[in-house]
Amino acid sequence: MFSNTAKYAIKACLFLAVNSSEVNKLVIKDIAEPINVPSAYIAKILQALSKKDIISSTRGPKGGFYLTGDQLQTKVMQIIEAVDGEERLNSCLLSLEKCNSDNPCSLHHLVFDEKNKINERLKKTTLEDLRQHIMRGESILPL
Amino acid sequence: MFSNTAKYAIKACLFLAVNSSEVNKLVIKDIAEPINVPSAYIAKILQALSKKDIISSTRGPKGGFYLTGDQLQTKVMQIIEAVDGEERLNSCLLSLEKCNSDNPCSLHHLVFDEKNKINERLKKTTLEDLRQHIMRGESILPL
DNA sequence: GATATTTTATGATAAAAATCATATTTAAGA
DNA sequence: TCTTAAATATGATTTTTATCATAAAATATC
Ligand code: FES
Ligand code: FES
Repeated sequence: MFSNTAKYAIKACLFLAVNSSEVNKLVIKDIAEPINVPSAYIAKILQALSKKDIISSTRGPKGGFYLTGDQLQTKVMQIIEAVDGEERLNSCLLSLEKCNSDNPCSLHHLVFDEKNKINERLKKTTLEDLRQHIMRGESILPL
Repeated sequence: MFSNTAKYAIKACLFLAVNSSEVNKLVIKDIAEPINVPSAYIAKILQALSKKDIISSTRGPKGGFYLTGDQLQTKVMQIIEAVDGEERLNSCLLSLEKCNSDNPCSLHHLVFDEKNKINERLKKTTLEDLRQHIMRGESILPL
């Protein structure tokens, strides 16, 4: 459903949401290890997220990655789009093109409503929402 | 969501469901062109489907691919699994492992019910179902 | 200002997925 | 039985995705 890159990006953001702050920055190694992603790889992903202002970073000693209050309001969908591009989640199940309700493919009716519901949730749910969910012990951050 | 290979496989099976029969076999070129898939590629996919008995084939002159009555009862999910393997649709959204409701990841609650509903439908819906849907003009076979 | 520590920019390599190519086998029909 | 039309087996190539590596730039602290 998502690319590895997208999964890793979400895990990293979530880890930052739970464990970092403006005064508690995290260095690459301290992110890569707990979320179990090769550190050179997550480094590249973090760079991209930082460039798109989804996460914050400062370099040099005492530097690292963190989220601002604003960035806790980032929607999950924005993270996915930042690394995977927009198309992936809207593509039709049978063609490589956009899904189209006016000219539905043969599988369209089997999935459209549910896919839509999922997409709506991904567009609405913020990192802060997920953070609270985790804090309440209702879900985990898998390795 | 699906690999190109899976999309192509479903399109090809559907095309056979609508246009072929034991007495009206179709040759690779007559499948590849209308569904708009490179013929060397679809050939390879058809070979795999044939080996798994999801479609039928005979070689030599007057040969080609077709579906038997039994094969019209193939479930969409079986086609996907035949070419992509079983894991893809059950993998957790955040880890690369199996989705697990006892230890739900942070995105689990956003998608589980819907993903399940979709999977159930893919497991239940047959090529014959889809064929009728197309015949009734309720959906199309995209190129 | 020199040094150490961090991100950033860039690109190389590896693995997987998609695509292309072709020689071999099978079966029909002349 | 020969020729021809088809699938089948096999493998090569290309493209995309995932992963690894490193030199350059920035900043805190001494
Ligand atoms: S048109 Fe194919 S999934 Fe909507
Ligand atoms: S545990 Fe991650 S999607 Fe179910």
